[in-house]
Amino acid sequence: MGVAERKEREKLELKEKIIAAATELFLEHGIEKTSIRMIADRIEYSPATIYLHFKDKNELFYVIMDRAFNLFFEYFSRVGKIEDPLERIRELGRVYLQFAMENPFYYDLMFVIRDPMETLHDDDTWPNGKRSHEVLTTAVQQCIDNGYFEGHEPEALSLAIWSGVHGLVTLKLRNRLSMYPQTQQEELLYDALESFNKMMS
Amino acid sequence: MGVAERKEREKLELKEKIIAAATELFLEHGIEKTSIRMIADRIEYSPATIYLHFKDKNELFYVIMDRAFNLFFEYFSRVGKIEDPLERIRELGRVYLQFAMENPFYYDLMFVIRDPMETLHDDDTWPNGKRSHEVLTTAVQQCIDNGYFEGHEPEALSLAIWSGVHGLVTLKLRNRLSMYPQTQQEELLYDALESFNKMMS
DNA sequence: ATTATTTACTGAACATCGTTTAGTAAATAT
DNA sequence: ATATTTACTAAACGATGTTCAGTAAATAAT
Repeated sequence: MGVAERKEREKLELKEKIIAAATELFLEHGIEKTSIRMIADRIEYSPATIYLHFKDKNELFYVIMDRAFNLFFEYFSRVGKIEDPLERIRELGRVYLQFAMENPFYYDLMFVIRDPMETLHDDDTWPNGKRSHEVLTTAVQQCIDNGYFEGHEPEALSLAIWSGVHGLVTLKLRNRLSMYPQTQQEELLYDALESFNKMMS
Repeated sequence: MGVAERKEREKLELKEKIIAAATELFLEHGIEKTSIRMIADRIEYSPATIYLHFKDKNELFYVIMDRAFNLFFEYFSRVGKIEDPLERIRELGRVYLQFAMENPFYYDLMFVIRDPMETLHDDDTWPNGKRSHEVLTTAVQQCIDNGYFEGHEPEALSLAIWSGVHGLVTLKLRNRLSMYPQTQQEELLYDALESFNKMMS
């Protein structure tokens, strides 16, 4: 009989509705201002229903983080085909910055906000974080194989490069660039990135 | 008559007690878990009293941020006397990282957390942020004057350097390095910084 | 010395939050 | 027709930041 199957399907559909509503609200207002009650209101269920599908708020937002990484990797895929690994690294940086500027709330969720990370146990590795990082370490290793970056440890160097763009993004997102006029901040980020790119030579 | 003066003094003393208690709790638990009621409890006043001295929670934590910058500049002062501007920049990075590792909650408040920044109006510049940044831009400008960093814009380059260390710190503080074992993360940060320093040559 | 005013402070409330639990009504199975 | 499982919710709990009416004490004015 198909009853069990239909029920299973309906359950998944509701779960998807919750995720969709949460994502919408999250993209409109950011995580801090998105409450369980708001999500419940939007799908016209009671708040308690959400807890039948997710252990807590962190778990729900961890799922949204996972989906955000899909979009993130789409951005990255535009770059993967660049042959020269050094040029690939530079372009990765530009695309990374572009993703962050176009999807600031996603970026916040993926790389800044504390809460969803608490879903992971202390020694769990964070799969999407690892995967993103590996795109970079691969390129760095190829550079080293080609004779670039002599005397650099690949892991330390990869982290340094990642941190460079991540730092730019978070200073902007968390409003720490008020010594520059609003209108010039984003352009300055790209200039800083090019300065950074120029240093890698 | 000294009555007004004494009252003024007592008012300031209470304000200091609030700041002290808030700072203690903040350093113990971080900002998210420090509530107005906890602060009031610790100084044995009612929560409403705190609002006689501070407009809201953001204003109180903005004051603590200001004080944290004093400690920050003490760290920096150990470095100011280095003659060679390039070596000074490298050492600034090390000290910056050290400050962040030794005072993670202060760092969070100063450079990551959104709330206290909302005390500033939209086009206000953030005095301590500006001052810190200028320590770096000065050194960068001196490098350029000495013929280093040819073809770099000083402001863009300064921001790139700042972002490099800031990125390292925030990836660590916000738990985005779980692809590396806890025990090795801090060492890796220093390795990445040295990789970064090596690139500036 | 008595009265008026200012000051310092608080209790209680408001609206919100994440989360849990007891209970209900409907769908399904027997 | 009855029993059981499922899907869902109302209401509550203990928090949160913040506001406001009211009180009691200190000070000033008469």
